[in-house]
Amino acid sequence: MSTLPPPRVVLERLLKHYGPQHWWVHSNRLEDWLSMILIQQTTSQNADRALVNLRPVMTVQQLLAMPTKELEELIRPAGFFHAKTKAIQALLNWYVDRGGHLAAFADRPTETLRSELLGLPGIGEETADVMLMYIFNRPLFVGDAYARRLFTRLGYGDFKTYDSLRDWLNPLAAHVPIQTAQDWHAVIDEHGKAFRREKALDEDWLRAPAPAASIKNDLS
DNA sequence: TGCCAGGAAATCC
DNA sequence: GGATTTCATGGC
Repeated sequence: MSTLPPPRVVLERLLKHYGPQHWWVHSNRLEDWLSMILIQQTTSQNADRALVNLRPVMTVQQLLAMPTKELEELIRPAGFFHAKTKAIQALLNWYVDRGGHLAAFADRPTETLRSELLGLPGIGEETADVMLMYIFNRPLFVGDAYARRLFTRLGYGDFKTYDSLRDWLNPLAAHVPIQTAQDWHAVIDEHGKAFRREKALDEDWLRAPAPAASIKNDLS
């Protein structure tokens, strides 16, 4: 059995191969934020249909003023529309209660924000972490299904739960630039989609032992 | 046609 | 803790 490279090297290789992804950095931050709920367990195509429906009312005030039934009809094409409508309403109410502008969250600890997000309906660990990274600019590691399958395939362990992988790699991600942490998540998912598309996608270049210099850096 | 997609939550043991 | 089931839409 050959020596696997440090996980950081795998992430660097993925980033170099797929390049920066610029996920969730559109012109409208509110759209991005809502998309993180709309995308849950559906395709980006279905999420976009709902997003198009929402564009005419894409302000916090208009969305909160809308009757639930009407909002549900706009969200319907994204699937799970009852749950997603409730989640969006709860998220926006939480946001308004905390001041109604992102600057109000700047000095709050990441773990505090995370537990508050997890307390909202429809926001689990993955969605909370994605929001923390792309809305609140906190570097961390997303232990989603693509990431768990990847590191399990490569032979680093058997990562069955979200926390098993997050606990292992979050200390690593917490100390890299925010954009790097964001790109790590994005390229892992891009690679996962490529793996699903193309049968027998080669991954030996990810498993290859790290150059000596890289290992030395890791220990210094 | 059945399966699944950038999950979460309730329920089971 | 970990495994199962439900929630819903649309594309292949």
